Formats: sequence, structure tokens, C-alpha cells
Amino acid sequence: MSERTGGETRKKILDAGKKLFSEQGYGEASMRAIAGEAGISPACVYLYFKGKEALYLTLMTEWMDELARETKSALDGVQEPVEALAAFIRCSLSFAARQREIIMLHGRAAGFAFASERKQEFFRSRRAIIERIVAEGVASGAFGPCDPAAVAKVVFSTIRGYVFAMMVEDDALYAPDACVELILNGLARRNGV
Amino acid sequence: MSERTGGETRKKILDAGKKLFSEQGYGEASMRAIAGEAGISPACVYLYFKGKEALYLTLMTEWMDELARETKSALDGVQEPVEALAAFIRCSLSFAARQREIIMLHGRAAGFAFASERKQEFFRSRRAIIERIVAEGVASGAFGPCDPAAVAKVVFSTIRGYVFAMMVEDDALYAPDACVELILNGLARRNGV
Amino acid sequence: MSERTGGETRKKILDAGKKLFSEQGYGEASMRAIAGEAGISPACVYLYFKGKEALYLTLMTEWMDELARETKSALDGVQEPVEALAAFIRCSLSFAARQREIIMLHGRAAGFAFASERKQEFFRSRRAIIERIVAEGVASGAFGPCDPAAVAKVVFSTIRGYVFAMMVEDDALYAPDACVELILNGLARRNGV
Amino acid sequence: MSERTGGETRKKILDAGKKLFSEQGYGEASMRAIAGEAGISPACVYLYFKGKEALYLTLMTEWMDELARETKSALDGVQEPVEALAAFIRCSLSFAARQREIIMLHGRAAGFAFASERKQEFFRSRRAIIERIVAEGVASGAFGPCDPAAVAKVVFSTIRGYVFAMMVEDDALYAPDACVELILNGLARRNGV
DNA sequence: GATGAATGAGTCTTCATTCAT
DNA sequence: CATGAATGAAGACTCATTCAT
Repeated sequence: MSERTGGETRKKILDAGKKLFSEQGYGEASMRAIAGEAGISPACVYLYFKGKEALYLTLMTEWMDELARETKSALDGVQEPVEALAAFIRCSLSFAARQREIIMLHGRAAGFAFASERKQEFFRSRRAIIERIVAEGVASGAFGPCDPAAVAKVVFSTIRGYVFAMMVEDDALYAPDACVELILNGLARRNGV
Repeated sequence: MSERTGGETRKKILDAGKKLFSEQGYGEASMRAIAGEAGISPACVYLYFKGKEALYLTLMTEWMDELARETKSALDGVQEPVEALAAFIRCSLSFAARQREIIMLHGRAAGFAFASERKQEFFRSRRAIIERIVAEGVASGAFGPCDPAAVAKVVFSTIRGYVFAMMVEDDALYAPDACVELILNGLARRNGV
Repeated sequence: MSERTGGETRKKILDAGKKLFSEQGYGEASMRAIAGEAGISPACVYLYFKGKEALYLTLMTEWMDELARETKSALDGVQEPVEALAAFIRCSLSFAARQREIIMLHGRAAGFAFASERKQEFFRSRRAIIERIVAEGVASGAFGPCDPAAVAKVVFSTIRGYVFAMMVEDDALYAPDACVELILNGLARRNGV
Repeated sequence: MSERTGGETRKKILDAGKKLFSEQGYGEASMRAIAGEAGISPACVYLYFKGKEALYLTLMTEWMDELARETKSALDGVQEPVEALAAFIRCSLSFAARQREIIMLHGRAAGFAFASERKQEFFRSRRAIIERIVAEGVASGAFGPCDPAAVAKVVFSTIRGYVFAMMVEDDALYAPDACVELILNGLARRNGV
């Protein structure tokens, strides 16, 4: 009846894949289980996706695209480096909190090549954003002197590890502010204060 | 001279498991492949380990024990919180640099329960160490005022994410000092300097 | 016309299982061989039965149910104990002659518990039927004085052993009358005759 | 030290085989388990027996020989057919009561040919003994008129089924007299009594 | 558009058996 | 006499995938 039947089924498959891949990992999640979760037959999945890899890559790609979009929008118009960095961190954590399955992006996941390449490129691009912000902050004097590349790596790792912890640990402590605060001000007591 | 004692075969299996589990993940690494990598028959693996799970858990346990041992030794006799935190971070990164396969510890790993429980307990215990150091630092005035639990989580996540990046990224930029520096002093320019 | 409904394949599997389990025993009959006998792939068997045990139990259950049904019908309306006992014996032997694979029911069978329990219960219920008939016969004076429980055991064993012999021995001597005659009248010459 | 070491080990293996084969069946009992039960290494079993089949056949043969010997001795000097038949039945049941593992002899057991042939020959020979006794009894007038072959089959089956029941059933009611009584006198009430 | 039925390849695992020591 | 170490073959079972309907 409805014209969007096909589209709806596709959506159901993607949701099911999201759930099972993130819960069980690529190898452990079976196509049959995904189809079952989506409420359709295994054969039907193949009408929408060429295979398991294709489904997996589609999910990853959609996430990466969505996160990139949200990040762009979060940074849009923000000039000040400190604010920009805080916005980047908050955006990353917020996305992960809403899309817990993004954990799939991390980890070795599947054995096929494309996944890794695409993912690495994506992570590199995110690190590059941080690096640019840091470099600008150093130039403007907002940040102390440092190697922007090395610092970007640490900052990015902090975010990544924090997202990871949010997903994996049982106490789902979600405190973006502590993360922002540490990165900006560090632990050691400041001189005069 | 060329003794083929059982111990050697066991070691070969452990090494092969380390390699394949870390490269491909638990589900994707097959016992056949592990046996092949070790240069023995699949059946032979079962003379040394009860099954795939047992092999996996052995590897994980050995790592956790070894890392715990090294950490204890690194912190031994260190009183000053700043030094202690730096030592903890350096120890963690150094271990990962030497035992790249420790990445296995992170990630969803296997579907069976014990692995997760054991791992979570291990990670919790490491976070607790950081928390203690931070609390002491706050008490002694070495660190600024903060919530030790929240900060410990961020610090631990930074280390975890950094280790992760060391393993996964292609540019194996290994700069423990940048990590220590950021965590201690933060990014923002200091008041007087 | 030539419909390949699922029911047909299921039937083929059951027939193949019947044949191989009865010929080779539970442990020796392989799923591969059963699938081959049924003309399908091993994987296909698992679309119809959860596993080897399930297939085996299905066969056993079907037999027990069918034999119970036939027995009930054979005894229906028969009042006279002598006739009833003869009917029971004839029914048992006739069933075995038609379903030679029922030999599976006898013997140690499989290592899993349910099989044994279910079988023992079934055999006990059949012995109980004999016991009731004998008790009624003793009460009515049709049978001489005896312990119905002990006699039931012997009678049941005779039937069981006879069925066994029918299957195993090469000379498939099928003589229900001799069996009935011996049980009723014994071997020893009667007093007056 | 001891000269009989070898013989003792052989005995231990036979006992272990007896136990496990009878408890679990041929296919389910593993050589490793048998060796373990005997307190030796699997390889050691092969110093005494060529393989699993050979061990199994040795056990069967020893039983058959022993039972044949005991039967011969039980019938020795007994002339009267009624007494002889009773002796045969009692001997069979008594042997089974002492050597519960004889159940191995019954059932399909192993898939290899020799076992069946040897067993069938053995069972045939025992049936022949009964047949001879019955024939003599008929000739002497001790037994009523009947077809000795058919009757022998029933009598033998009764014994076989009874032995089977002794092993398999949980209520180990062991009443040889009931068995003897039924076979000799039957169930039906005698004329004058 | 959807599926029930089917399968070849591959999973982990066990087994009977051998052989150097 | 005995065994620890090892293995090829086979076991039950699962999976991603296809295709006639």
C-alpha cells in the first residue's frame, strides 16, 4: 500500500544491524539474527544490501557522514579556539551518547580492508580538525606553546577513549565538562591560584 | 640441544593466538589459523588449551597480570602525586608499545561472559589507582581542586584512547611526554606565563 | 503435482534416521550419513531438527506414541484376561515386524539423559499393562495363583527378547503363536493330559 | 620387578573396557577414557591390543567363552529335561547378575562385521542347547508336544529379554524362579488344580 | 517485494592411532 | 614397558548466500 514500504524495510535492517553489530561485533552478529531483529527473512536482506560487508559499511558510512555533518554545524561560526575545542569535544560526546552503537566504528571489527581504510581516513580527518584548532589557538596565544600535531593526537585519543568508556563501562558516567576542563586546564595547580 | 619440550609448543600457540586475536578479533580468528601460525595441527592446540575461550582467557589474564605487576613496580616508592601520575601513564604506554597485541584487551572482545567481567574488573582497578593518586594530589595541593572520580575517568580514558591509537593508526607516533604534559598542564595558556 | 513441501523432506530425514540409527546405533550413525541417506545436505537437516538428539528423540517419541496407540486399540473391548494377554503380545510382535527399526528403542541408546528416562517410563507403562491383565486373570481364576508384578516382568521380558531376536537374528522366524502358547501354557506337560 | 606386570596391565585394560563399553556403548566409549580408567596412557593400550575393535572383540570373546564354560558345567550330569532347562536358565541369569557388563553382548554395538557374526553364532549355539533339551523333554514326555525349534526361540528370547531388563531397568528385581516357573508351567490355570 | 528451502564452505572440537624417546 | 606429543580424519553444527516460487 504505502509507497515507502521498501524504504521502511531498509531502515529496519539498518537499525537491526546497528543493534547487533554494536552489541556482538561484526563476526558474532549473524545475518539471520539481523534479519530476525528486523522482522524479515534473511533472503530479504539481500534485496537491500549486497552482503554482510556491504551492510556493515553502509552503517559505518552513515555514521561517519552524520558525525561529520554535526561537527561541521557545531563549529560553524565559532572563531575562538577555546570555544571551538570545547564545542568539538561536546559534539563528539553528545553524538556518542545518542548513538551508542558508534562504538562499532572503533575496534578492529571486520577483517576486510575497505573498512579499515575508510575508518582511518575518517579518524585522521577528525584529528586534523583538532590540529587546526590547536594551531590557531597557539598562534592567537590562547593556548600555550606546543606541537599541535602531538597535542591533537592526545586530545583526540582522550575523546575516543572517553567515548569508549561511555559504551563499555557499566557506570555510564556522562560528564563532558570534566573532559573539557581537563584538556583545557590540566591537573596541576596553576601558578598563582 | 634442540629440545621440543611441551613448553615451547605452548609458547608458540600463545604467540600465534596473540597475533591473530589482536589482528582479527576473537570471532574472526580461527583455531585452524592459529594452529597454522604456530606451525602445528589444530588438534594439537587442544592438548594445551581446553578450547578457544580458554586460550583467549589465558592470553588476557597473562597480560593483565603482567601489566599489573609492571604498574606496581613503576609506582613503588614514588610519593609525589605528579610523579606518580606521570609514572602510571608512561608505564601504561610503554607496556602497550612493547605488547601491541594488548589491544585485544580493549574492544568488545568475545561473546562469553567471563571475559567481560574479568576485563571490567581490571579496568576498574586501574581507574581506581589513578583516582587514588589524584585524590592525594588534591589533598597535598599538588593538583587543583577537582572531583577525583570524574578526573580519573578522563585520565584513564585518555590513556586508553592513546593506546588504542598507537595500535590502530598507521603513523605510530609514540609520544608519551605529550600525553603526560597535556594531562598535567592542559592546553590553555597559564595565567602569568 | 510434484510438490516439494517441507513435510516431504522432514519425512525423508526421519526415514533416514530410522534406518541408520537402527542399523548402527546412536553414536555410530553420523548426521552426514543420515543426510546422505535422505538425499539432502547435512545443513538441511538442521532446518527440520535442532540437532542429533532432537532427531533421535523425535523418532523414539513417534514410535512410543504409535505403539501405545495400537496397543490401546488392540485391547479395546477385550475383557477376558487370556485374550487380552494374547492380544497384547500379538500387537507388540506385529508392530515390531512392521517397524523393524523399533529396535532402537531397546539397548543403551544415547548418552543423554532424557532418552533413557522417557524410554524407561514407556517400558514401565507397558509392563504395568501386563501386570494389570495378569492381576485380573488371577482374580477371575483364569490364571493360576502368582505374583503379578514378577510375572509381568517375565512376560514383558519375553516379548522384548523376542522382538530383539526378530531384529537381530538372521532367521527372521516370526511366530507369535509360539510365544503366546508358551506364556499361557508353559512347557511342562499338564497333569491329566 | 614383578614378572606379571604385563599381565596385570592387560587385566586393567580389560576391566576398564568392560566398564566403559557397557556403561556408554562402543561408539561413545573412547580409548582415552578407557586408558584413563585403567590408569595408563592411551598409547599403552596399543601395546596390548591392536585397536579399539580388537579390545572390544577380546572382551566379547572372553565373555562368550566363560559363559559357555559355566553353562557346560551347570548342565554336566543333569539328565532330566526339566532340571536341565531350569539349570540353563539359572546359569544364564546368574552369570548376568555377576557380570552386568554382558549387556554389551546384546544390542547392535559396533559397526564392524566380525562382532555380529561371532555373536550370532554364539547365540545360535545357546539356542541349540535349549532346542536339544526341549526335544529330549518332548521325547521323554516330560514336556507337552511342541515344535522344539520355535519353543527354543521363545525360551531363549525370554532369557535374553530378562537379562536385558536386569541391566537396564532401575528396579533390579532379580527373580530367576519366576522366570523358570513361567517357562515351565505357563500362566493359564491347570486343569485339576 | 518477499520468502522458504537449500547448501558449500567453514566453525570448534574429539578421536583413534602412531612414534620418537 | 611405557608415554608425551602429535596428527589426519571425522564429528556436530553454523553461516552467508542463492534461487525458485
